Amino acid sequence: MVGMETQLASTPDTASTSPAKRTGGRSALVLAAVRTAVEELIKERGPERVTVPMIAERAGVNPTSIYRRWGDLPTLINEIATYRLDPERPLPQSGDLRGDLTAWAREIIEHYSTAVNAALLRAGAATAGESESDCLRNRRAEATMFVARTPNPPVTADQVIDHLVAPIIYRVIFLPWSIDGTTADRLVAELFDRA
Amino acid sequence: MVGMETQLASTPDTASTSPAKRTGGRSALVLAAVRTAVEELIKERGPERVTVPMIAERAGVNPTSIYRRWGDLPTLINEIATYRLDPERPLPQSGDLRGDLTAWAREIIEHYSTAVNAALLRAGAATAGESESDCLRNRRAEATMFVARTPNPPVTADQVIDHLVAPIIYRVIFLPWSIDGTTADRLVAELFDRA
DNA sequence: CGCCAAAAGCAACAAACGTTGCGTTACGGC
DNA sequence: GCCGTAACGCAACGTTTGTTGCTTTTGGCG
Repeated sequence: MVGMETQLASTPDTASTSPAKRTGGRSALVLAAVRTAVEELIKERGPERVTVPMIAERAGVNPTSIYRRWGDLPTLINEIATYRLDPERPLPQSGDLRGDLTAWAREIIEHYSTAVNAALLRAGAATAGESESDCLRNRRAEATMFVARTPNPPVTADQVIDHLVAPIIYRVIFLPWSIDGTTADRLVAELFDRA
Repeated sequence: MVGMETQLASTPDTASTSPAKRTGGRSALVLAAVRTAVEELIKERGPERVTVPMIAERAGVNPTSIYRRWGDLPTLINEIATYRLDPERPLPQSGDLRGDLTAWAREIIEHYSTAVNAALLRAGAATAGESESDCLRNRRAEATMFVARTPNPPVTADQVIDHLVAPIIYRVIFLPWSIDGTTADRLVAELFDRA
């Protein structure tokens, strides 16, 4: 009984090939527009004061499209936050652990010095408990890598997390004004030399 | 011209005495009910999925009362988060800086080990940028105090923040499972001894 | 005890939100 | 180019949210 085309848009007959997702052209445009809209709005109003219709209007897109694609505002924000971080950028690799970590820390601080990224980090913090989308996990992996490739590492990966990443993230979230050009170097110095 | 009692609830004639705030009885009950409702809901559903009407119903209170008192959901959550922390509890005071800091760190970890407090912290993080209600500021004050009352402090208040408070808060928010009974001692040790 | 006004309740309302069904566009594959 | 259908747009709808004017309760104080 293949008749009665109920067209429920599920389980296509050629199930094995591919669902034939659509990634180019218009979809991509919508995606980009929504992303920038979210970033702008989150920067302007803070993550708590943004709504889906707002984003839709700013992006020149119908709210329905957003609801259908993401379903949820936290989901959407999380997706954007995680995406924005790590486009597989090259990491510092001078052979000197301390130098690498300093450069790396500067990079992170630089990244979060923009209002958008800081706001996205805060938004991510709010949903960190429930969804697995921890946007900081990559940092942990990077720290582990830095330490692992050093012969006799004077610090552990955990120490890098605790005394370099954690202070930076903490200050970005709660004390943004307290970060300046010397922060990265100071933290690295305290990590290695002890004050 | 004291006449024409327009009664706009502003600038009472006896401006100097007091606006005659009302703190006892019913108000206090509502406050308590709302607080526990927020805590329960935030624990159950995560900070992003809580709404004012929800809280009102759970608390057995009219939504209007909440809107009038706090005006805003972020405001309300923030208020609760900051309140919950420090009811002027006594701080460790053994005379030994290291011992005091250890006890203090253990206290903080203990506090955030409950789901409610962790969730409230995350909620606070989301709104940290905009409103001044930084629920961590008390911690900063306490750290400063600890250091200030020690004759020749081997660490600065900033170092306590960066290497003791920050790692704890960071882990509570992003890596809650990574905290155990040894964390406080380890961090203090790393702060003082260097690994 | 009795007054005054702060704070809570109530009810009705406008606005915003999110869902659903259906028509239209246009990507991807042939 | 042509077709099938994924993804978007549109419009209508029910629900939820937040506001406002008013009444009722009741805490604080003489």
